[in-house]
Amino acid sequence: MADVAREAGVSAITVSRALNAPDKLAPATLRAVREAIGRLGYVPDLTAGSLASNRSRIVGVIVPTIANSIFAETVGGLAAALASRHYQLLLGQTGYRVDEEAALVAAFLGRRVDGLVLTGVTHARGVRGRLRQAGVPVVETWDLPARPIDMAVGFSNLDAGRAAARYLVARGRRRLAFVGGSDDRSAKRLAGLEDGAREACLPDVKVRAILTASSPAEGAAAFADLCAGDRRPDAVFCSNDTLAAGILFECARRRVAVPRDVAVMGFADLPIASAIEPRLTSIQVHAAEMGARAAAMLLGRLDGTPPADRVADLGFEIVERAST
Amino acid sequence: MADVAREAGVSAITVSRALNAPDKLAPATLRAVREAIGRLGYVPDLTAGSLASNRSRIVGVIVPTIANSIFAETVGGLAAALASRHYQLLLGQTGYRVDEEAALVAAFLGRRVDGLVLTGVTHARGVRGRLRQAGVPVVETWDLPARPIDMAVGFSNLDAGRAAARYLVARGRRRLAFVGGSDDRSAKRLAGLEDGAREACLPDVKVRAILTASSPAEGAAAFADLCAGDRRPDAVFCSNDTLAAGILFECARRRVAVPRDVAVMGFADLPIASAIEPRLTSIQVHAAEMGARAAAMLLGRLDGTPPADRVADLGFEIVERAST
DNA sequence: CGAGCATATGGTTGCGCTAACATCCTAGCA
DNA sequence: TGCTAGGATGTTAGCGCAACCATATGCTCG
Repeated sequence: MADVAREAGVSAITVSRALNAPDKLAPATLRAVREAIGRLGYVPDLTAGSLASNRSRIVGVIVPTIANSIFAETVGGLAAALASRHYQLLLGQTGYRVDEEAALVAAFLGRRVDGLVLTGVTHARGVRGRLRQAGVPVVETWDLPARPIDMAVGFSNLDAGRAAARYLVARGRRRLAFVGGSDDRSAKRLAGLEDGAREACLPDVKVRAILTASSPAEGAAAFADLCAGDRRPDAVFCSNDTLAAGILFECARRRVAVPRDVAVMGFADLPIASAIEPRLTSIQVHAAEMGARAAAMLLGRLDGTPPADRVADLGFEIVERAST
Repeated sequence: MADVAREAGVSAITVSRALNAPDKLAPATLRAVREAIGRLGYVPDLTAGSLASNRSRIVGVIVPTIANSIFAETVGGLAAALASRHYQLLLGQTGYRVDEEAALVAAFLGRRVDGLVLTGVTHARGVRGRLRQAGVPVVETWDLPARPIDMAVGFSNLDAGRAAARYLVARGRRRLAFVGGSDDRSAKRLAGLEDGAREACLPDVKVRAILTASSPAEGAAAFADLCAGDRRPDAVFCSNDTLAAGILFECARRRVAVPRDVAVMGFADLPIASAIEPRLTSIQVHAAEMGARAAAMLLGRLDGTPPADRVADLGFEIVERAST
């Protein structure tokens, strides 16, 4: 920066201003500095800038795994919204382990991130406190916390499960089954489903938990497993569309008619839901918008214009198609 | 850090060593420092550390879009491999625009990243030079560069397209079509396909370009479009499985028999390929491993043990299933 | 015509940490 | 006992930038 200043015949702080507050400089000065920057190929050190200004222009995001399309969409929306304001995104994966989340939070706080986006509302002990104490803006996503750490944007997984149950019950289904992961949010959807079944005085919901990453093959296997029992369920709710697709494929192979013999309902409304045969009823949750809203909330706070509501419920919509 | 030092009755540099080189301290000192850190809830400032040590422990990765599963897998593999060594990952999306890539490269260099992972081998003017000059380890992925900027891990998109053509020709197909994006890597796969068609003296490959993000709906529309002409193709090669899935769905709706009337071949071997009905022949490219290898190459360089080969060809495999 | 103000630019200092060198201390040995 | 080697710890000096306050210059208006 000193070299650029010398080259342009100004002081270092003027170079700094040319980069951070160009409208505070006389047009001629600005031009001279920019030319000097171009001639010397100067790349400002944002690390040093962060240290001096105490603002990093970095936002951290922590997801269970980026390889899952639904989180990738949220991260994509977040990254796009932040990029337009010259913020950068630091990405961490927990692999669905809460202690990993705690470690990532500590590391990100060490990086002095200006904001943090978390997936889910259940965190390791001490994480809440450390985040509060650090005073960093935080947005929790993909669920609605009873008591947010700071801000949140998402939907109620419990309500989504309950809505699925009511929807299926209203269409005459009596033997409900659930196929999904065992993570916190899937568990809430299951709890909602069971709740809805109880409301209608139905027998217990049959559950098949997927331990590893969701794939159509896992869904197919889970369905085969469900059929092995005495009475096949007449409706299956899946914690994501990838699993549901696997179930539809398995139904086709077994010549089980969908929706006549069994109704299949997915979650997240991925592109595949509207394209598969039969088209899949699913629950749309606005994944990309969740990221965009999280970014907007953080940026609002950083700009000093805090959002009106600390918690944004984006809701969900049952998208009815041929599979139910 | 000064507070911790005082609390533990040592000097600041000893605290620094407790964090960065614990084996250089006497066990008792180390314990005292760690206890002080715990009592005070001290979170070291990695920004200041980066500035002082000139190593950021941050790696940047730039992909067209994280919402596309195939890149998400690579990023996932990369993030996992880096996390185990306490490196963090900075994520940037170009939206398939080379000038965006140049802007992200500049921003990441400003962050003083210790390494950079790029998607593809075609970059905006000046990017090569700036990266070389910065001396940052760089890994290009998802293709094989004739002249790598630094290191590369991937496969030949041209060869993959050619292999698809040869495979289809060997099975008696004569009227080849291509459905895919217009980005650099898709274009190379198409070029390979055309090359293979030329080898076999076939008529021109029919091409349907997808402009926006790939989805089954786009694939279905493209196939409908291909059928509108005088002679329907008897084989379609897609630049990814999501598009191919859409084509299979559209075939089912139109009662076009697969593979009898038309062979469909995908790319990337996503989970859906092995689950859809009929199961989809695809080209497996080891997306997650690409990320892991990129991480290994970078870490090797940063540890001073440069990899034997600067370019790793992970190859690809045609996974034959029912759709061809 | 000069007080008063806005705009443009500069000098000094410190952000929190680590590299490099300096010093101290203890064990081991002749 | 004196000496040395090497491990443990401390001191000093920045890393590259922006906040803060000071200063200079032009310009308005009574």
